Amino acid sequence: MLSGRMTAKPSTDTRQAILKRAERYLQDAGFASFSFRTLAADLGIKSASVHYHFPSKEQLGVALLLGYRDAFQRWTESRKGSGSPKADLLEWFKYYQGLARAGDICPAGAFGAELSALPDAVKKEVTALEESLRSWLRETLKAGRKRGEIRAEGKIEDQAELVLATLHGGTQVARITGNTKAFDSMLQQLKVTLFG
Amino acid sequence: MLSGRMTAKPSTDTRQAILKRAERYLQDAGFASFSFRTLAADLGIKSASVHYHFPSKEQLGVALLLGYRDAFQRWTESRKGSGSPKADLLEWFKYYQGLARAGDICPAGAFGAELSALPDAVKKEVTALEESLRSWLRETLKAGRKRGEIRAEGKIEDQAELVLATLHGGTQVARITGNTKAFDSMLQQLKVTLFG
DNA sequence: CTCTACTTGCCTATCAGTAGATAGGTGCTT
DNA sequence: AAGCACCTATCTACTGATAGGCAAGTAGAG
Repeated sequence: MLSGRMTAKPSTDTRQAILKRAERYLQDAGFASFSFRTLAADLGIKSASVHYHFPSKEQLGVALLLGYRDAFQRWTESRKGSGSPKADLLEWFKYYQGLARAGDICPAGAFGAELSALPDAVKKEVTALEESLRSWLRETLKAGRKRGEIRAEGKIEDQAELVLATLHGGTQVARITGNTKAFDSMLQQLKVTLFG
Repeated sequence: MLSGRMTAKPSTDTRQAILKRAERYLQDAGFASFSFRTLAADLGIKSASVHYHFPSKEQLGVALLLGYRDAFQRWTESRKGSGSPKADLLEWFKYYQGLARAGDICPAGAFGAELSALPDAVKKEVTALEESLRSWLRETLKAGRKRGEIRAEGKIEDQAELVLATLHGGTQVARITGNTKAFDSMLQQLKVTLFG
């Protein structure tokens, strides 16, 4: 045996490393772009070990999505009582801006593009993630309008759909263009339409 | 031999059928979702025959994209001198609306999501397609502003990026949601921000 | 006779997934 | 303290399916 890899470990290390690696592939080239072997090779382990942590790719996909949903939920909790829906939105936009700058696309969009090819459980989780984004957005837009921070043009739901679509699409378009400015440009205009 | 498939044919029939079929897969589940065998089986031929028309998947991808670009160019030509940029935009939006209704995503978005996994020539064509959409959009928005049909809020380029991102993202979000109304809702709001 | 369109039959690589072995750690029982 | 049972995390070695692609052959049409 060449490596000293089997020394004591806090158990979740490898699992987390797998998720992190899978996430990178997902947002870079899609769910179909990586395999158990790819992940294993990157981490210096064998594909069977990846299967140990995630019996199937479906379960890996679900785990990824639960992670995203959990992170988002923890973030919204942390923003509760911030007082300013506009500030919350601006902060949220920064997440997508970070993706665009890194040349990544948003997770939901990555899964969304190959939706019909996804295992059922993954498909369901994608929908759930999207739904939680949407519901937060609606609430936040509503609160923002009430406080006069956000333009009250059109229905709340319509406005939420526009923002959702724009951010999703924005990361993708910017990457195709190969120009980070494209996202900033789009975001600038989104702010104009939301905040005046 | 069971089938009478090798009767006289205008040569481009099969090629067109392959493209059409590939297009469906692409917009349904992505470029990685279909194989030469898949296409062949669907058309009742052998995978080697698909290779006859498209030596490599890269070339197939390029052919798909050239088709889209060509169709778009022919469409813009047909709209030249329509007199109303707003009407042109509304007509263009209908294309995306059709996609959304069919549960498909836009071609550029489909390729865009797996950009890093695409062969170089395909990647280049995706960029070219996007660029031609963008340049038409900018011109049209500019003309629309001049005629007072379109709100002059923010820079032209920013407005173009917003529209591009929104339509791209819109088809994807709507499909994840599984609700055609989501796209219509988004489109409604887009019209409000563009036309007032 | 040659060109087009398609075939058969194959190759090598990779996919997701499984079985069985093993090394090391934890903890219970005598 | 020693032995034993069990658990975790990894390994090797495999399966059947499928991927993209290629070489050589063939049927029909001009």
